Amino acid sequence: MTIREASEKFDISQDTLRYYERVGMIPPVTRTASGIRDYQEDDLAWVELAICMRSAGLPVEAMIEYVKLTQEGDSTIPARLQLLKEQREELLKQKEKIEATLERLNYKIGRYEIAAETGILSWEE
Amino acid sequence: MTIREASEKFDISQDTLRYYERVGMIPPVTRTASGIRDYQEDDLAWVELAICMRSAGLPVEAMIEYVKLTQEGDSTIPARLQLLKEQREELLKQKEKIEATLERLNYKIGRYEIAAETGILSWEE
DNA sequence: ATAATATCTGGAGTTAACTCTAAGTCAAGT
DNA sequence: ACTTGACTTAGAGTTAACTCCAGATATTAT
Repeated sequence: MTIREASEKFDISQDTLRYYERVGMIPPVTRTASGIRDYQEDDLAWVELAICMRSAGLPVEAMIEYVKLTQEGDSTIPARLQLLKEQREELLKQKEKIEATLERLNYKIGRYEIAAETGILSWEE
Repeated sequence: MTIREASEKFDISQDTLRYYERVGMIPPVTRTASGIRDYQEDDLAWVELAICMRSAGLPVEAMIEYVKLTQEGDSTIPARLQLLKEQREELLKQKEKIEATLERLNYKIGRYEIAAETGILSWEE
């Protein structure tokens, strides 16, 4: 699969795909004899994982470290496990912040809906 | 309350407090006769709201727009309501992405925990 | 009154994560 | 063989959200 097809498959720019590979966020992609990227199943799986992690807001740096560890063999299994647990913690914290803000937004929206009907706003901020 | 006290209260830098005010993410803060910031209750409420929105990942730009609308009076109530609903949508989407990634992390962590015990890793990525 | 400490502003610098550009190589169609 | 369009790399540019700095003014302590 060409870089164009991969970029269409995941709805991500070709530049970003090259960038992810360049910084080590995914392992080196399979190439043709002449050096053109030819994404295989496993390359695509890495891309998909990278996109998933980034879409949740996890830093590129964490993924780079994870990829680096996988390349170093089975001795890094404990380190990888720890890394994944740390990132899970970050996501749980972020999810809580979002939930707190959602509650707040819901409250404000509720008040604004009443205000929009009556035309009267009885609070600041 | 001085900027030092406000920064300690919210555990945020003085520079960030000045930045939030400068870009209009909060309305102008109350000042002493000589021009030094003297945060009042309502100033603090704005700061707290700004920090809450930012901590959830909402863009500074959205908060600037919201503050601008509040300064323009009650005629902007429908616009403010729409803005809040849009931001709520963004947060709901982001929450879903986080939840999807959390499930994935949990699965991987589970597999790694088994691998850490047996020392055997039976998959790629 | 003086020294030390805090705050002020405008503007420059930093960081993460892309995103774009230029100049060159490769592949497909005629 | 030649043209057209896709792909390559290295490196520069962009954007958001801070973060830092310098020089000026203000407040507090001795």
